[in-house]
Amino acid sequence: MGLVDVVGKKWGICVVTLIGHHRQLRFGPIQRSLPRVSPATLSATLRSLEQREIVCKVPISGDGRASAAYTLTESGSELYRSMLPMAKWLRRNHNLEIHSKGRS
Amino acid sequence: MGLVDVVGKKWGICVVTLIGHHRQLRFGPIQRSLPRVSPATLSATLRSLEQREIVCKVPISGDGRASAAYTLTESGSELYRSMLPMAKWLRRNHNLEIHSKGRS
DNA sequence: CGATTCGCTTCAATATCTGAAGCGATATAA
DNA sequence: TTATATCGCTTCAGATATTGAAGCGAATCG
Repeated sequence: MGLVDVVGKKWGICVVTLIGHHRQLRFGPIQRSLPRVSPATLSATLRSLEQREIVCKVPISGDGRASAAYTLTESGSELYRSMLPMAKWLRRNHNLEIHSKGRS
Repeated sequence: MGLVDVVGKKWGICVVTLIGHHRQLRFGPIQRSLPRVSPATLSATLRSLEQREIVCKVPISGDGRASAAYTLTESGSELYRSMLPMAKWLRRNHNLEIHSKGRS
């Protein structure tokens, strides 16, 4: 196990910072915010983050089709806060948004 | 271009934190510290970080076979410092070392 | 001299990711 | 009621990224 397993997955950090920023997000909105992620990969990323207890599902009221949303656990929130300086630096120095609509 | 292009590459963050920690490293030592990176990928990662002016080569005295070492640019050092909180959290909460000798 | 070490590059096998299609369940419209 | 749209996914084939062994030219070591 290594840094790589958390940090070396293509979308892990993006998903954590995105959920952290919004406090709570459903599958669809995450997918739309990260336009180049495939649903399969997003699903796998979320499952992996749930296993690490960084993200968890919360039941949601209202639309019955969307039964749950994703939010950060206590632990995940700490991770999110620890990522903020890096996220900020990346945004400032490389015009990098969490939403990466363009291509590399 | 997006967060993903810097953060979504398998070894980018590991390489930056590793060089940052040692101030200066040659290709071989980096490779040996990250045992599961292939020389091809390490080479590509370093080139990409050079293009972004996060890493640069410095000439080295002594062994003539190894003409240069890699170090962080001014900008790269800022990035490194901004990554420290996250790196620290990951180490504390997931027993994650920069050197990931084991497997996931 | 020959053997070893250095920083890579090449290449085939494998792992990972994409994007379109589709599914069961619910919702919304006619 | 029926038809259609939307929700969170899953499946799968094709594209892309990574691995690991092999090898190369140059320099060092013995």
